[in-house]
Amino acid sequence: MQMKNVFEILKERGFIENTTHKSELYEYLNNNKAVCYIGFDPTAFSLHVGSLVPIMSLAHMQKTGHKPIALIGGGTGLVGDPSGKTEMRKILSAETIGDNIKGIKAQLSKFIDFDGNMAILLNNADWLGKLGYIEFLRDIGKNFSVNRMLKAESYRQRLDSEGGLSFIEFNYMLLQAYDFFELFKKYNCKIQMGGSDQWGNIVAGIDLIRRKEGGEAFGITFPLITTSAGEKMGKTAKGAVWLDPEKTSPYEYYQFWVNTDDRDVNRFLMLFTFLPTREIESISYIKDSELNVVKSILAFEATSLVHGEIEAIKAYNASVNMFGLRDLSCDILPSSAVHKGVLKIKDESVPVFKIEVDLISEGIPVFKLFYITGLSKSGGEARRLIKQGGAYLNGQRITSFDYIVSKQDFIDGEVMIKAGKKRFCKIVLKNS
RNA sequence: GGUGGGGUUCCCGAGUGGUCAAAGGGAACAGACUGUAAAUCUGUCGGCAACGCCUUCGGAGGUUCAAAUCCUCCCCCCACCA
Repeated sequence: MQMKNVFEILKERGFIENTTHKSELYEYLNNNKAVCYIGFDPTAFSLHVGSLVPIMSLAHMQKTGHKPIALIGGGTGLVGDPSGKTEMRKILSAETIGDNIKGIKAQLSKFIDFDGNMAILLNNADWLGKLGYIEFLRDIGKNFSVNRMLKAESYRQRLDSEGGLSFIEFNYMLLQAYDFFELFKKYNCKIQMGGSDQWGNIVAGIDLIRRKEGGEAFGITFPLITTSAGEKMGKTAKGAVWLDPEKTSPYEYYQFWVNTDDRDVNRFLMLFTFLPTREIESISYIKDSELNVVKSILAFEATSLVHGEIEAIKAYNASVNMFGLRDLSCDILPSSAVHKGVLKIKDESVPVFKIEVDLISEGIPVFKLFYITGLSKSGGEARRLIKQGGAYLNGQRITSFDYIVSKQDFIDGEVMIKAGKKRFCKIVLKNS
């Protein structure tokens, strides 16, 4: 295994914020096939962009010959992690969590190969559910000092806040520590990774392993990825950017990445694609409007990882169609499949809305059209849009909101409407 | 359990009988400028086929010509005390 140490890869790609026992960890990764784990909260059916850093780091681990464990918090999800939260979470029902686990599993499988013995997917409900309260307190609880727990950053924030910290949440640290301990015993898992808000929980696990087993274990935390605009990664005004195509279509997903802030492009290429470090470094000279090409490759790669290459190509083509083609020089990030694949598929993933023929024969005011296609949330919003000059019909700016759209406006059975510069929708006639 | 303070439109937060669809800020949306970037400036920002009508201020009742504002009961949150 004369591969580059995964620690170096993660480090140079910007995945590492902090680690415990840095040199021992490095050595360990050099000389062993390590087992490492990250926990995922089953709070939603789909993961979102915010979970990509942990997912990618597990994928890097696997690529370098280590064995990742993705631990889904089916048990801890019943409790709720207070770390990094300003308010108490809603407590989820067991069925919801069960459904969510299925969805998350499918998404993780796109990044990590769970076949064979290359990686493991576990649910901590399998062991947490069996714990007896008294036993747990005696075996595990006695190893924790409340004094120390109260000093943990994740609790302190909540203790100072108005909402306070409930007892159920206070226990979260013990459960996560116990997870690590369990995985250490069963799978010889010695590394836990997680967001920087997980530091306290990870260290608690390492301590527990040392106290109970005299074992050595390590922790790695990721930096909190924020955009240069200072916002949390993956949160847009419309909500989170999901990995599930039903919640965030591949086209929207692609657009999310294309709209990356200039200052974030290189950092994101490192974190969210597998393109070689050297190639990414070699394009750092690209600036200003030239960066748009790089952004489209970033978007293509990121979309391709989650939705597959075909969907990525469709999204790419749809974007080219809307915003124009850019010169894709093969010198830029040559490893990207975008250089090979784009021309093969003509299909586009433009949002399409099918409209009843009757509605059109009768004629329909344009502003209604914006409303029923979802480009505007209400009729009023559509009117405003038109009044402000942000609405287009077949490329022409619409000047009056009660213009009646009829068959004459359809060219080859379709009409393109556009709201602002970026949102658009193709309307086709149903059963025609 | 007691006492006090609160719950306002996406978020924060003014408003304590009519002039309130409700100040201000943030977010968002549109326009200008641009590069599908950032910053900036301008406008918009409950719903409705719309100079009018309808629905909102924790919930349910009530007083009044008139209620986010006053009264009663209830729910939830916070602080201090127990």
